[in-house]
Amino acid sequence: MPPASPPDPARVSRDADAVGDRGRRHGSATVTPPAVAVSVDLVLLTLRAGRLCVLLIQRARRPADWALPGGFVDGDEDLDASAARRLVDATGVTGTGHLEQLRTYGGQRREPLTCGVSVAYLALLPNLPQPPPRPARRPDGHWWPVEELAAPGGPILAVDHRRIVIDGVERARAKLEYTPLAAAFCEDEFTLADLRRVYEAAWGVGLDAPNFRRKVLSTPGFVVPVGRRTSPRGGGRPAELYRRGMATALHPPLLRRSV
Amino acid sequence: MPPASPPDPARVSRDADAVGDRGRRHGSATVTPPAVAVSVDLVLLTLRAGRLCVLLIQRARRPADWALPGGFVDGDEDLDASAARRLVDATGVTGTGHLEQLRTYGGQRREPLTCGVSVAYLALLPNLPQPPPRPARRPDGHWWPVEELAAPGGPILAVDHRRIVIDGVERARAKLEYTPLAAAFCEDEFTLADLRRVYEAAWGVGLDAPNFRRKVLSTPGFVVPVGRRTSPRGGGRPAELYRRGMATALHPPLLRRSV
DNA sequence: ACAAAAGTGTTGTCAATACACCCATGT
DNA sequence: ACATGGGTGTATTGACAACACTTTTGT
Repeated sequence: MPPASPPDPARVSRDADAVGDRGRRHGSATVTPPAVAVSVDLVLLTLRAGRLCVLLIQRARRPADWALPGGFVDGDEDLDASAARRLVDATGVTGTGHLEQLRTYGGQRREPLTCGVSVAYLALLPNLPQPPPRPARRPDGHWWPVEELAAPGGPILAVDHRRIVIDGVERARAKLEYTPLAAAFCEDEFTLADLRRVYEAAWGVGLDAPNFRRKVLSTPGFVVPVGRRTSPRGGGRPAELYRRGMATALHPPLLRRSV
Repeated sequence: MPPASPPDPARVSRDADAVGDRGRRHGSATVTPPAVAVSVDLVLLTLRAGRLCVLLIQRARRPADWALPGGFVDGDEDLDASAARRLVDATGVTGTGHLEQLRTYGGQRREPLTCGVSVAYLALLPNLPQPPPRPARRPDGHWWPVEELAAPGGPILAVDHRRIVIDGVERARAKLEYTPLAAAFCEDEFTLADLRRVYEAAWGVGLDAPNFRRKVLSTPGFVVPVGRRTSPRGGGRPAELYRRGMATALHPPLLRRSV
């Protein structure tokens, strides 16, 4: 973001207190702060058929109008807890994948109807038992390949959800470089080829299998061998199985070729 | 963040609509969403005397209670604009440095009095004309070296502001690796030694000057030479002056030694 | 049954690159 | 004293070749 965009001069130094108007609440004359609606939106990413996909929900009363799963945050609810709850609601699965806060969007840029701030979360999930469960009245959810969002004929997204998805995808692509989060896209046990295909799908590139193997195995805590092999499926040498290790960062990172 | 922490079962699927309760607003029976107070908090970082420092404000009625500058967001105000306004309020300078959103904190973890969500912003600034201007009634602001925050005798921070500062410092340290943002800590024109001292102060390490020079100059768009030199100050060969270039990322990055 | 072919995963080699460490020179 | 330029050894990486294990296909 470029440096401070020129602020509205009428607003500068409106507060006498540099701590902000929040400080007034400690005084004798308590003012009620402006309250706004806070919602949580989820960017759920997974790999399906070798393509990076995001879960979008088709709104009931708006044909061809797609939105991210999410909803309002309860007043006393923790943001992370709210996001975790919405994740279970939308997918029906629990205890798998990775969930982290992405960014908060808000202010004038949003549609008047949904004015307020939206705290976006990013989740990386293995290929779920599709389609996600549909309780009664639950709108239809579809996994959209992220490349199709920009293409003609793609879904029309609500409010600023397209921007949120773009940010989430870029965050995921970047995090693959310096964290072992690629394993969050895989099942509990996976092969190095599975892991490599995560990178290839997310980055849209081809990776050299031997080099990838060397890199992953030489990074302590990235993966740990299970000691078993895949049962041969359709031909080819059975691959060794791995689980994700305890590393939280990759040193040195697994960098993308050029950007 | 580990996978979805076990959500409150009583809450799961409380909504019949997977889009979330937000969807109800499009129906005939409009419910008022729970509204909470949204504030903006700023982590302002700069370099002073070779140390990375953060600006803290001493609250009026609470001795030894320090807080980040910030305040409530107006209902119709853009988050980024609000942060930019607070930045000018706190420092008195405009159009310099770098400002970006850091993360949003909220929910139960916050003090009851300041319940609600706080959108934290991170600013990287050159050494400002110190101390920051003090209009009447403005509480005293001090630049605290970030190492002293963890040391005994350091400031006692309000609410979760210590966590916010830690996150902001780590974000800044990480961003120095793969972006040219180190220049945001410098004046408009700077020497490569100035730039190197940014890295050394932020990371708490010593860097080899020749290697650093090679690395920076070989990264296109990191810095551009001005064509002048510093007037010799106190002995030593005058250094060439540079401005920051137009690059937005460093490829390959300038990695920290081990983490 | 047997052999050959094809598909997949694993191991090994080599060159190009990037980097840490050190020395030399100019002002 | 400090900025700048150059040199050398080591570690990492990219490209590619070779090998191992399995299924499929043909005779």
